[in-house]
Amino acid sequence: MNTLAEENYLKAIYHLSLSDANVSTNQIAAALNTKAASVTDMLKKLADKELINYEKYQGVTLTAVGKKIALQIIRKHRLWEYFLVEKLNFKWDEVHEMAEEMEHISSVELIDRLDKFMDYPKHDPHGDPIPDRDGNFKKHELKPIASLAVNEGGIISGVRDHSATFLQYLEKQQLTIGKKITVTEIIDYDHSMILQVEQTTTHISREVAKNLLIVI
Amino acid sequence: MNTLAEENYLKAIYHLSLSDANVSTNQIAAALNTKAASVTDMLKKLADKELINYEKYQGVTLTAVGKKIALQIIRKHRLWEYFLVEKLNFKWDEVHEMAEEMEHISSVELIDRLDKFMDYPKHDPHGDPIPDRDGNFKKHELKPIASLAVNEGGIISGVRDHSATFLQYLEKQQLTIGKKITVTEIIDYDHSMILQVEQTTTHISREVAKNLLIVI
DNA sequence: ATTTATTTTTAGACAAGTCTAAATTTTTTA
DNA sequence: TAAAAAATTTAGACTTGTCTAAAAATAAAT
Ligand SMILES: [Mn+2]
Ligand SMILES: [Mn+2]
Ligand SMILES: [Mn+2]
Ligand SMILES: [Mn+2]
Repeated sequence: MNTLAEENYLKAIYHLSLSDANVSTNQIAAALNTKAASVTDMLKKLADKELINYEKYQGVTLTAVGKKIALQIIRKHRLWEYFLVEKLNFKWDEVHEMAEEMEHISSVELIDRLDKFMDYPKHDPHGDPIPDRDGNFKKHELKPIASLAVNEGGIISGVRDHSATFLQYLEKQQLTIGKKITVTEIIDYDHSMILQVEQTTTHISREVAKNLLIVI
Repeated sequence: MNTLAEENYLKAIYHLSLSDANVSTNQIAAALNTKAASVTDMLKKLADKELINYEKYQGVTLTAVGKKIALQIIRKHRLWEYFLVEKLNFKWDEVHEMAEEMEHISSVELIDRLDKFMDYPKHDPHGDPIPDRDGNFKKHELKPIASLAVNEGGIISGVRDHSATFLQYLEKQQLTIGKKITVTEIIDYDHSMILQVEQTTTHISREVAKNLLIVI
């Protein structure tokens, strides 16, 4: 089918195309920790396979086929993350690297049975939606806590930064998926926020508020 | 650490060295579906890394380090096979190819937790022993049914041929791991055997009898 | 509208792993 | 024990994916 490298490129292009319709060579290089020249080579290969639309110097978009493949990889990544957390009791900041390997296990039957085994979870441990076998998922409307006014609130449902340090910080502050929060005060000076998180009160920086997502 | 190709070579050498102390280039080539010239190249690499003892034209043996790595891969292979059968309800003839991919997932912590999750199984779906995290396992004495005389018997505990066709045949004949069998008759002409398998009677060829293993 | 800076592509090289064909070594057979 | 056969290694080539350095194209700034 597709090589491991090809899969990683498709996935990176998919993620990047959520913010920018046309994904640039340098963006891909940064995402994959590689060099622009290497990316150009691979883009030619993916274009030959008709997995991306590529015109020199113009950046790329995924074709329908390319997008489908990317979503299958993301499905596998998120289902394995869910497995690692829910069945093997890993913490949400520990699973990403393992899932980066496991997402390349090829069997579709395997991933469908894993999905069933876990009773068809809809979101991974970080709140990201898990596509079904056809690549469909509903993206609920998430907004950063930073966009809230005083007395507004919602349920923590996702993160914009998946780094282990951020996730560990959130864990320590009890700011985990599913928790109900309300903004009780916004500090004028630095736009930091004081939150009511169930019984307790927490003070978070604007940086954190921008990367923590809720559904209202 | 080691590449996927290196891991496959070490595993192949380990399996082959169970029958022959010194493993030959051609044996490895056959086991890995590759060419002798490719094997020679890889043997040099593995020897440089001190994972095998290699002298030109003389075949190879694993070093202690090489053997340890091979056993870790085998541990992973068999634990994943057990998972696929016991948790995801695959049949014993369906899991080998998937496990060939999964055995290369690198995390040791992952495999130890998987082991715990399944309550430390001692044997994989084909009756093969699962090494513990240190590579230890006890090899119980298995003998082929072909070596039995009339009225002798035992518990089916392993297979010598892991092919899907053989496993499917055994499944159909109810000749699965754990079943108690007794030889009721041996046909002089072709050495085929008539077995009592719990309530039923089955007639198996010498070919089959040689590849089906019991513990007495 | 040029010049300058940035981005992207090309050119040429390299490592890993594989292959075929030819050379060499070992083993078998006569 | 010398010739033939089989096994193994070497030589040279190819693919995938990567890199650096240089050239070309695009975007930004004067
Ligand atoms: Mn992840
Ligand atoms: Mn995730
Ligand atoms: Mn197997
Ligand atoms: Mn097995």
